[in-house]
Amino acid sequence: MPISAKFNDLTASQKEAVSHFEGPLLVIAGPGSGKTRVIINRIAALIAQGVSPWNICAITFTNKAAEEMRNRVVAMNTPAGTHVSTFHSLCVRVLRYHGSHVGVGSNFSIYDDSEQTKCMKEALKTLNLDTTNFTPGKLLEAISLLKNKLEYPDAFAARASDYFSKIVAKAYKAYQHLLTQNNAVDFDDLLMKTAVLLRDFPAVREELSNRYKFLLVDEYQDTNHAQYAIARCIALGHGNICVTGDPDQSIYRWRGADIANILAFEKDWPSAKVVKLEENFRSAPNILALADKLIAANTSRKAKRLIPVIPHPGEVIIRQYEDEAYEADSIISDIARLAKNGVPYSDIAVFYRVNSMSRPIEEALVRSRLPYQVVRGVEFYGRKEIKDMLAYCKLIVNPPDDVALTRIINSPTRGIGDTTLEKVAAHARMHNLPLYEALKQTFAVTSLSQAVRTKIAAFVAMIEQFKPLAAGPVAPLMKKVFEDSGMQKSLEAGGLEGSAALDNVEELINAAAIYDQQIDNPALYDYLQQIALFSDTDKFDPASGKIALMSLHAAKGLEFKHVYIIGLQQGILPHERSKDNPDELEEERRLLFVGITRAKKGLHIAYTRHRTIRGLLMRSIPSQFLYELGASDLPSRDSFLAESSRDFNDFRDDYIADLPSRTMQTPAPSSASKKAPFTTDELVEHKVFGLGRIKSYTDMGENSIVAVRFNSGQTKTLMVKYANLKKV
DNA sequence: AGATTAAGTCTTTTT
DNA sequence: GACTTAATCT
Repeated sequence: MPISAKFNDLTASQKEAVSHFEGPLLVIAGPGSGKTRVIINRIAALIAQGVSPWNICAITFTNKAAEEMRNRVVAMNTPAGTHVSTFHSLCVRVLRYHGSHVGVGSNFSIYDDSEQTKCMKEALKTLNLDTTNFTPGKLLEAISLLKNKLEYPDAFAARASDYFSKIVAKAYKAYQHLLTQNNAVDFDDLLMKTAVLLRDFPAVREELSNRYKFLLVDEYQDTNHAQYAIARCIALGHGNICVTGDPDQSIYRWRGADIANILAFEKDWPSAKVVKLEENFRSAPNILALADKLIAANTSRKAKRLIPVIPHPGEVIIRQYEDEAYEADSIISDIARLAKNGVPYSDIAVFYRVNSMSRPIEEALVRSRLPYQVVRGVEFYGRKEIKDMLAYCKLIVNPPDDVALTRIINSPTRGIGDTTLEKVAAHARMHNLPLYEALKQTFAVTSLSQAVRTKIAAFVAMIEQFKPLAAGPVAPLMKKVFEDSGMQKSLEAGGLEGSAALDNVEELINAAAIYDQQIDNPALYDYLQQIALFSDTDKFDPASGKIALMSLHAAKGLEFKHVYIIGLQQGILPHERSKDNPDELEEERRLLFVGITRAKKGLHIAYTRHRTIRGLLMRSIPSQFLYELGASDLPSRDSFLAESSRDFNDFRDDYIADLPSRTMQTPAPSSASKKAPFTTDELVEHKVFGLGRIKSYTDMGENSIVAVRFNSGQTKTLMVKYANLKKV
């Protein structure tokens, strides 16, 4: 009954996407096109057609999106049973039952970034490699890409020819060996092992294919090869695969996302039907025009329309400020203006390219006493006290987890130091035992004193005493761990810092209590595997009544009435590490496109004349994207800069009285601005950097920039009007 | 063993 | 500037 009612609210193309039940379907959905609604309606429609909810599997990009979708499916009075989760969560489930085929025990630990690094360091130690040139992080990055491509260590070793690849191959093999010993997987393993499992074990593939007769994958433009392979394997038997996405919103290339997956969907599934959702129900027409103008600058792109549905123009402001403090103060006073006009705080968001940029904004918000929430990657789960608690828990359910054990064996301190641990580790290596097993055999390690043996025995006894509780509810066990381990005591003695840590652990235990209530058979291993995939992004609460601060990446999939995007300057957006690579530059542009298209009514883009980066005050070069944004209701490029500086001066006068201690920097005279453009390879001289050759010249009027490779070896990007380059 | 201090490293985005 | 590691002191 409610299903057909909803149908009437849909546009023609939305209906088409909802009611094409059988076979492959590609939904190219622009921003604000009601894509999520289409997916929900599609699930409801499938069920109305007689499909069992148990046979439907919807994949979302984040846990948050999954949770929201589950709620919305329920809200449509749809019978329960539809599986909605991320790829990673689905993989956890699959590996729990079938992991033994690919060397994964059911109680496996999931390693996060820092645990991966620890593991890699350990692996490198056994290899005796000189790692001065290859940090664990660099190696892990390379390995991550290999795993995304489903390449196993031996296969890669066979084709590794250059020096770096050979090192990577060795590290990969040792690292993977260590993970297996610890019965642990990293994020990429979850995907790779599942993909390999489905590829090489037809029985498992069939089981999954029979279970999930209808597969939906959202944000398909950001799937990597492993995810692509998993989806394909599940759908191969029946062809009922519906993917939705927008190539213009692909922003996870650095994580292995392959935009080719969505571009090649029609080739993979020749019978695929394609539906385009080009109408935008979210943003004001002038905001959309701006977004369209920007994304048009991407050359490797199929043109797509953004058709505004909302008739009323919104407010678009692009403005320059002196530095990040003025930027923040101005934005906050603008927010205060909105609030005075009745705009709820939860309708307002501030986006930035890197998380560290939240700080000046936060400081200004605190000064103004405005409520806000910062959405950040893994802040909570990265805290020491939380990691310690989870390490205890991991060790309880998965004793071979040496990484967890070494983390907590002496935290809080219990007199088992590095020397002792090394002796036990030597014994473990000799007999090929996990560390925890070796701890039980201290009688065999003659070099240990009796006092130390007693301490170790007490530790082992404590862990053993926790084990029987792991099959029950999680919260009581955590509480017991917290008390018996001595963590609580040590934090209570830790002053202010300790009391903050106490609060965090309390929050963790509360979350566990909620889990205990929600799940029929709560178990520690299940809880641990679930929260390993959580991030703080999942904690964003749109109904909190607070201003939201987040990175542009975290903004994906969200919408706000008023959006502020800060730091539109070269080196930040586009980011320093992306601006020299054309593909990465296009992704930066898509990132800004995502940010702009989050805004419904108001869009405020800010950049500064100067900005403190890593403690150094730097002169900022306006982002090249600002020039690409030239929408019709904006001033032209030249007047645009003149006008924005006039705005700034008015603004500055107001603030100078308030902030007398801030020193103002006046720009250098722009005498060089009319200089003829430079040509590539031209020899120039700079006052500080000396002689160099022009690498590139970008014409941006009086703000033109050059990249110069100096004889010192370093390459600098400079603004022509400030650099005072002399032609030689 | 453990705490404190000094020096050194690295700085994007996140499941 | 934030964080990790190494060196030194208690």
